[in-house]
Amino acid sequence: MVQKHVVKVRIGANVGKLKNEGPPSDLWSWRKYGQKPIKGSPYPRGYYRCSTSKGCSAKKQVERCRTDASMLIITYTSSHNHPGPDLSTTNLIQPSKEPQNHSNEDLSTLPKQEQLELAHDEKRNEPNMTTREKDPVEDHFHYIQSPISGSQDIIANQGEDPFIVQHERLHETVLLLDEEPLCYSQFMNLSTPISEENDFYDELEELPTYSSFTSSARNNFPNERIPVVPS
DNA sequence: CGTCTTTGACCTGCGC
DNA sequence: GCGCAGGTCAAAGACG
Repeated sequence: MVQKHVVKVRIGANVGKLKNEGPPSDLWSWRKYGQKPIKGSPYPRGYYRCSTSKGCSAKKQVERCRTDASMLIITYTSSHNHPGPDLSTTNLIQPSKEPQNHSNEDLSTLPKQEQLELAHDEKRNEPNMTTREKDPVEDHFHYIQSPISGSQDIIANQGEDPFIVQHERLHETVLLLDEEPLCYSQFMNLSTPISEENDFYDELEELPTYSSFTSSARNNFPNERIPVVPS
């Protein structure tokens, strides 16, 4: 049994305008160990494993949604077998030390070439992007969806997105984020007891920057953030 | 010097 | 058995 969690991250409009600076997208450090072109998708898939601790089996795959270049699909597999970084010593409590380029944070884990491609696509899709960004339907992505209760909404919003349909069939945990939270992987550490997660949220609450996310997380996750193992 | 990215090669599972 | 696609390995180079 391999725990598998899929997150759809909407990358910001400033993609390509910001360089690869700042901290990694999450508190874990990821090391890229491969990249493969995916059949049917114009974008390659990157393979990352946790380099925070030796022997950690946590992995993630990062690819772009084939139907929406502005969406990143991040698939987390396995879980970290080591305690996460100490939040009290991270930039979480020192946001002023780091640039607030959260919408581009996940890109920091992408190879430079991929970032260039993203920048390229961003320019290429600029006419579409402007309309898409104004699309009220797309605005519905500004919340976290649960595959259990919100899947229909996702499908309705995404139309015929084959990814979504596939995730539904696999009963994977699918999260839909406007942008990847800085500490996403923290609450994806499924071995963490709920009480600790609450503490984690409490710490996050100190950050006004993430208030929208944390409130969404609090509203959506206590009952719905149930790791689902594909049967 | 240690860490990370890149990338071609290799391995594995699956369908025909 | 063969070919294809996805996943991983490992050498080489870049970077701080």
